[in-house]
Amino acid sequence: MNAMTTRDHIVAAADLLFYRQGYEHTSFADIAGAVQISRGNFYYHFKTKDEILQAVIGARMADTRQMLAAWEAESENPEDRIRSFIHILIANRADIKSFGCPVGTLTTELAKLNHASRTGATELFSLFRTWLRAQFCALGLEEEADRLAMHILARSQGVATLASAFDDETFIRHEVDQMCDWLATIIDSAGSGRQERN
Amino acid sequence: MNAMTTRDHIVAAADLLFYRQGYEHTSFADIAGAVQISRGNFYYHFKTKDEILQAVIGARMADTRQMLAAWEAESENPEDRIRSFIHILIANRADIKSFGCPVGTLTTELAKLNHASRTGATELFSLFRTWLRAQFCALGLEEEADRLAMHILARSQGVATLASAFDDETFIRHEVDQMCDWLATIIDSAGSGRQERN
DNA sequence: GTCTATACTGAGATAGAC
DNA sequence: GTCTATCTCAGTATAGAC
Repeated sequence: MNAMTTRDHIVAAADLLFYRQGYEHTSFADIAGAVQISRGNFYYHFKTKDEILQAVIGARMADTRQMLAAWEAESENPEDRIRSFIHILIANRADIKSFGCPVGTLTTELAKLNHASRTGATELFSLFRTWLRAQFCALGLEEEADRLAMHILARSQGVATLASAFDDETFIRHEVDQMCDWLATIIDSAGSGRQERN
Repeated sequence: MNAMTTRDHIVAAADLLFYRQGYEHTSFADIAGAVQISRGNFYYHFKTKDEILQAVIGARMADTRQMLAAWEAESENPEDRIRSFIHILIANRADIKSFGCPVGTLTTELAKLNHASRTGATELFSLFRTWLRAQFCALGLEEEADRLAMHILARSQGVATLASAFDDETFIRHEVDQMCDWLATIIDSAGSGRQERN
């Protein structure tokens, strides 16, 4: 039943380790050890560490697209869909507390390394940004859709960073509630003459 | 006029490099090169990389305390003081665009490395948290002061992360304006019967 | 497609001369 | 206090046997 190739296993293991330990801190030996293959075999599949990173980013892009599609399938209502986004903070709270946001931490690390795949990681953010923007547009907020998308992305990032720093799960729940309240207020004001609010 | 010791120079150089390149990605040779001393001399001052990190964190703690004290000296008004905090995003926008928030990125990196100085870096956050909390208390918001402090910290972090990812300075300015608006609303509702808002 | 063996590099760290 | 020389080790990468 397990149709995963060795290559897929390597990418999955690298994905997890890059998230938990960081890209630079993860060695070939770490990944090879996790997949239970020799380092030599490893090099058959990926010539350099950069190649693995690209594959990991590609896999995350695919996963993200799938997740966004699932949220769209779950509800026709843009507000519900945006709430789905906000609630990944809750769904992934254990990992977020320990390792932060997978997208944000990777982007930050690659920026400091000045790594070639830096832009690839930013694309992951763009995926969410574009999707959120589309939801706000569907709510009739075309003018400010991109700003609102960025706002909600930024707040999620901040929550992940601080929840991780202070190892605080209650904080996540509280901020998620506030973000949902904020969303309701935005939608409310959109219906009644669009008075700006936060 | 330059009373800085070699040790001070090392700490200053390491501080900058850790911020720009990350802790792990910065080698002894990088720091020694920046200070223009040999690696051997380097080891006279610091035996291990961890020692340098501790010194850097110590220096940042001192700098932060000084900055907070300066903000307190500038104004008696808690709202002004909190606005001073919010506006570091503007003052440091160039660096933030390129390298993110010094506190947030260091904390995140050390968390992934599972580094012993992880808690030291979190202390930097605590410095701001405690100070912000005190300002909200001074506004008569004792009940929710800590939550508000965390909220504002989180939003600053998120803004720094996304501004860096998308290299977007306009976004910083916009979010700063919104945070100041939010602050005014909070203070407003505190005066008039404390109706919760965001 | 998978493994062993091995080369190369750079980083962390030490000893000891000046 | 500062330097040169040197060691050790981990990480990246290659060649080639099976």
